[in-house]
Amino acid sequence: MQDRKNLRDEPYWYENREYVHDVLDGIRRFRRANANMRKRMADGMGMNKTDMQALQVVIAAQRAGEPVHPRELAHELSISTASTTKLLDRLEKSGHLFRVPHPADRRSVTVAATDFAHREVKDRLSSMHQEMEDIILEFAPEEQKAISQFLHAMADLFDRSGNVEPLGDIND
Amino acid sequence: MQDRKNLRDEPYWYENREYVHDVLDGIRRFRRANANMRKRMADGMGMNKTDMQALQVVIAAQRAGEPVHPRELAHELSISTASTTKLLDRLEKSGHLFRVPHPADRRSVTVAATDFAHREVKDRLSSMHQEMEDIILEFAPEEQKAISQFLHAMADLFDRSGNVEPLGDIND
DNA sequence: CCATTTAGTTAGCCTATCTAGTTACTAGTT
DNA sequence: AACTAGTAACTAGATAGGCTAACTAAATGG
Repeated sequence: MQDRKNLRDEPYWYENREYVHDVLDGIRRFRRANANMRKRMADGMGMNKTDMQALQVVIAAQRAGEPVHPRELAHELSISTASTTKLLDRLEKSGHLFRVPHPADRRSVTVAATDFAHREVKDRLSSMHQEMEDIILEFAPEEQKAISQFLHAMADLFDRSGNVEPLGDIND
Repeated sequence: MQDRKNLRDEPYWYENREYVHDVLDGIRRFRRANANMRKRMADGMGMNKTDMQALQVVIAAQRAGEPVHPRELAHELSISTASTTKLLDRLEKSGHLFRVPHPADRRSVTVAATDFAHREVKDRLSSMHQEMEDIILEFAPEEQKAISQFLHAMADLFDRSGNVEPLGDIND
């Protein structure tokens, strides 16, 4: 967003509402299609959304060469460590993950994905990732830049929104 | 995406990977920030995400002057009609919604939001909606157009993705 | 006017979460 | 060496929100 501020004073935003509705509608569709897709994908793998997300996190970390601990997973997924224990039990039983005792600290455990899990996630996600890239590459570089800035600006907005303290109950 | 196809043959996509990573990262952040924001917002209203989504659907429909029936709500939220009955019980008890018997068809019910619910949603969402528009308007019209096309293209992709039939279990 | 369809609810079950408390270990301090 | 505090993960038990199947009541239409 380096050069965005300059645009604020430009004549754009006088009667520039032509695409505002289209963009807002795109956001709605994106959110919804994304949620539905994740649900279908989890169903197809015989697991719930949280478990699938956990699997993706573990696999991503493993590809990056980073060890993952249950505690981090809990934080990443916004669930308690107790729930994470159960989640790991499920994914261990289904053959997707396994626990590796930490060599030095014997309280600690690292979590790793099985070959089976790597293969399954790859089979299911790689074509979609490819198509995502294809879509991005259909846009001109300046357009890609704008899209990236937009997505990050929205993420920033969401990060600081939704924090209103609870209002009174109807019975107040 | 009317004029996108023409761009496919342009020189863009030879070594145009400069922003691809930024966009992919933006998508990740957007998804995540959105989910977290919705969770915080639901918590702040003392309800779960489904209930909040239901409330938003009812309010949006009401603003558009459209009546909402439990059956439609069930479809919109991808839950069963039985679960919808429970959801309506919860939101009726909390004073957000109420059931109105359909005058003609006595099997049927329409769902309406209370003034309290309208106020609460407005208080919590209107400033974010305004900020979303502000962000959109910081982009030039052609950029807005590209952003809209991108969002819709991604939504289309998600709509047709994640449908792989279940793979074999690890024990096959 | 009877058979079918439709809207919504009820009953009972299942699963993923939570909180609270436990176990095992590490680390820091005297 | 012996406390003390802190941390990682797990266990137990409760709860919430979803599901399917069965039910009630009303509308439809052949």
